[in-house]
Amino acid sequence: MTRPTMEDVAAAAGVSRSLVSLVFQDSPKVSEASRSRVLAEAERLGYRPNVLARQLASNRTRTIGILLDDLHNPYFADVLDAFEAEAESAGYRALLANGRREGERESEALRTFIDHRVDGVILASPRISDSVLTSMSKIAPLVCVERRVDLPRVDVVMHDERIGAQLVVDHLVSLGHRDIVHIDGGTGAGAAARRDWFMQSMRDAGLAASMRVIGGEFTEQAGREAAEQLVRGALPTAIYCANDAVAAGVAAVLQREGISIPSDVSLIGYDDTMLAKLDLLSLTSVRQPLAEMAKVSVDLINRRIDKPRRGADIVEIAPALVTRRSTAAPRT
Amino acid sequence: MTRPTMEDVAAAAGVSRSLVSLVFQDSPKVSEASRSRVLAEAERLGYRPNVLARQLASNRTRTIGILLDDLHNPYFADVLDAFEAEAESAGYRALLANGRREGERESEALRTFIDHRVDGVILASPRISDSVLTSMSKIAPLVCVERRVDLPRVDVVMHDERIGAQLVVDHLVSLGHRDIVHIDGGTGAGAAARRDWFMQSMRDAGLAASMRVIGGEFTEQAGREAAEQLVRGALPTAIYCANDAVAAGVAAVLQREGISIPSDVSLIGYDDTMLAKLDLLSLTSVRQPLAEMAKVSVDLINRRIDKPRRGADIVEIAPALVTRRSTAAPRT
DNA sequence: CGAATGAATTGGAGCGCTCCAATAGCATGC
DNA sequence: GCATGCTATTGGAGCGCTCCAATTCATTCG
Repeated sequence: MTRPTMEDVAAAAGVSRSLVSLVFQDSPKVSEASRSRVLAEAERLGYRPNVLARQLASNRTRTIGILLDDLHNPYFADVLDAFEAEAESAGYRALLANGRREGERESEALRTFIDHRVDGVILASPRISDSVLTSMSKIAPLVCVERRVDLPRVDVVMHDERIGAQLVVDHLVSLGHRDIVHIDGGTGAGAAARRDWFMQSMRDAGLAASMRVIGGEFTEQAGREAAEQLVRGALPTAIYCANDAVAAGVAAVLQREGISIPSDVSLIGYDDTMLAKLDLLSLTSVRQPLAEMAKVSVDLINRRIDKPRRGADIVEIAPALVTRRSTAAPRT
Repeated sequence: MTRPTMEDVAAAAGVSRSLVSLVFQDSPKVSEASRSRVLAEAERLGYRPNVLARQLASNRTRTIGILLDDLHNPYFADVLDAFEAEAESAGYRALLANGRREGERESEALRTFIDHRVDGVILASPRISDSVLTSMSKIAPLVCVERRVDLPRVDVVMHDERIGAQLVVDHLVSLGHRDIVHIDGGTGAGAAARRDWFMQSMRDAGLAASMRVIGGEFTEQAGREAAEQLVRGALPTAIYCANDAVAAGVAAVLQREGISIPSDVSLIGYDDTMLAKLDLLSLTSVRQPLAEMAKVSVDLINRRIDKPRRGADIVEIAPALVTRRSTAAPRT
């Protein structure tokens, strides 16, 4: 299992190791003749550059770490798709890690990234403490996605919660709904903003009197509990959930109770995950602009590589509403 | 952003670089005094060993690559959990890559792992061609999970399809079902075995006459199409789907048609993913023994590191049935 | 008391590459 | 014909570590 090195290729092609190195760096100052001879020999010997050595020597890894909070949440699969694609098209290799919803594990994974000398790290909805973020931000560029931190050198990319809430409320109001309940994400990341902007949008629509909020969490279980509470009391005409998982829980309870969606109650989720797309649920949901968020994030990393001491940027991008069969005009 | 090296720590502690190296390798032949002094200085300077340099010098990365086919399929999130945990407890770091259901991308990712000198690679349901597998297997230990390949040095870990089929058929038969349809995975990986063992189990149960198979695919869409075909003709009393996604598609159509689960039709899925656990679906499903499969896989890699020219092993492990609300006795 | 043993420490070569300064080779122009 | 400016190529130092053989120093023993 011993593998050929540049030296071997150089000897076979009758050139110096430096020239082989230049060929593999796609340097323009190699003659066509040498280039093709070197490539031919490399191919013949089955040579592949040793990235470790390359990275050590060049002090640049061309790698971005992507830290995800929970790969069981289908939302993060979408996040991963968008960010990985963007990193690759910007010429980076993506390294993934799975935080499993524990701040401690996330810190560990972040440290591993740093140990591997990644050029930058994208943290999706991280739970890591500010102090860890601060100290790591001195070593490598960090971008927080969907978590608003206020630290001197940590850039932040968010989708615009305010617009999300407006899209939801406008959609429901234009269908004729007035009695709208929001099941919130409790103390989860971003839950407070989602709830506050819902309330603000309702007030703006002149529906301050008929709005309600039920405390929850970002889980299916929480959706079920909130729904059980609702069916025991006064049912609204529309339910706006903190995310799709919550909406799935609500739908399960409504179905069991013989309450049909959307004829009896309209249902809206958030994140437009695979769950929302399930035909069984066919859920109207707010889609985060992940592709744009990815583009901005990679860009912020590039800019911080060039200028490490830059102040922190906070970028917000507008989401969109995807309407499906779970919303309709209320029964008259 | 310049970081301290071993040299810096050595100077600060008044010892040689070699000694610092020994300390960070947990060598037993370092005196307690030196060890604690070195560690204290390292801590003070914020030193972290450079893994790249370490790996280059030691020619061992202690890293395993895990190649997943499709992170949008919740099954792979479960796979990842099990394998990552196992790799870590065996002292490896796990590197992830996302094949996105394309053989070409998978080959690319595999090559990247090899470039990074991983000690071994675990391929979950890979679509990579045998020729690529063969050539890569000469460079690093490879384990295929849930894909049966017959190559001289590629080990294989499978769950036992035969037992899976028996569990399903026995469960349905013991509830009183005779008229059972299988919606298969078409040309997808493992679909043929799943179908064949279903048929064999039905024959063993003396139900050869009443068994039916409908051609499908491993997608929700395919489930919907098969279900539409079924509701137009003679509905069976139980439907056994190639995986949970297919079952979700079936459930959507049945619900729309006012056919209730399980009182009108029992439904069974495969893989026991998040979908099966959704309260809305509460699907009886076959669970693959992922934890055991992970343990065996890592073990096979370790054994092949010790003995690269060993013949290929094929290991099969029994799955289990998880019963939920989607199955019940048929209407009499 | 000197040789032998063993534990703790060190120096140096080397892992496979990049990068820079130096050099070679070769056509220009005056 | 020779300095000039190119482009193509090369040698060597160095990235931060590991690993091995060699060294130091204190102990032990005949």
